[in-house]
Amino acid sequence: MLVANPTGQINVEDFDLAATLRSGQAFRWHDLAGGGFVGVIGDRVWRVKQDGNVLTWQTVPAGNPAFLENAARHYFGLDVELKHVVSTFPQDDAALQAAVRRHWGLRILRQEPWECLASFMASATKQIVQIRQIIELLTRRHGDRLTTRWGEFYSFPSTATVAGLTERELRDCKLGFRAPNLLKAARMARDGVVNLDQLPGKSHEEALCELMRLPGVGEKIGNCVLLFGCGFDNAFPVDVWVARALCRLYFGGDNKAGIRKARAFASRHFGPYAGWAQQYLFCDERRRDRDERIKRS
DNA sequence: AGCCAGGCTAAGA
DNA sequence: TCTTAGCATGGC
Repeated sequence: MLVANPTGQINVEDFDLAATLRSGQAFRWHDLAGGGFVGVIGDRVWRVKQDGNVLTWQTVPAGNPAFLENAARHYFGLDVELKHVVSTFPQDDAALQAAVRRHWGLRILRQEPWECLASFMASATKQIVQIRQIIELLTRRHGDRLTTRWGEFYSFPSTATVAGLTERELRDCKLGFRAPNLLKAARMARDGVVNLDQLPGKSHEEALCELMRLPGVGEKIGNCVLLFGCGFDNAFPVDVWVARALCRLYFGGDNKAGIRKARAFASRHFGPYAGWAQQYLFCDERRRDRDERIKRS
């Protein structure tokens, strides 16, 4: 008979687990009946649930509780004071402030750089449901199996594992024209041609240039990796949603203002936690779109 | 049926 | 320096 894994608890403030995990930063957390979530961080399966100011967690396999609690704090961005982040935002920006209120507790996750890179390489011109499907196939076929009483899960395949696959095997994970790029990027990362672990020590500009040496990685994907996987809180990825929000809010609805202009503006306007501001705008623009659809139907 | 999706790249103005 | 077509594929 299975012995229940030890359960850990963390007191949290200004944190919304569901808003964070559903915000399109990470692609393989699953809802559990009862309000919790299950997903994989590194080589462990985590079950997490928030009740008010308490975050409860369990892992498979089990491990040193202090170490795991630290890992959770790091991953969920709990070592950042959200009120401080928000205090750095432009105070006269009513739209941003409203977005922050509507998604209060949403935090930037600290993911593994490689998983983050591969995930966002897969994201190019894909909808979030499709990205989840690609990642699911990639992990199920090429990751290590982790069996739990919540189901079977898979670790994310390493750079060496992906580098050893064929383009055909990657295409079979529905990667399409992204397959050869991911294969080359995995080989470059494995061989240290681009060292993902050294990115956090570099300047933002230097780290971005380094990532953009990888085929299939431009400014958008590069900044996603820096923000979600390397701790660059100021990295500001501009995708179609954020571009739409910026055009509407700051360029008088001019949808032709262009992504380049939007990037230049954002780097001046939002400050040291621009990436967090980006995530609030991203989520709020998508919420707005959903509301409009419902109203029309 | 047709449009668009958390883009990148090479080519041409 | 800025704009555009093409890239695979699936959801709506």
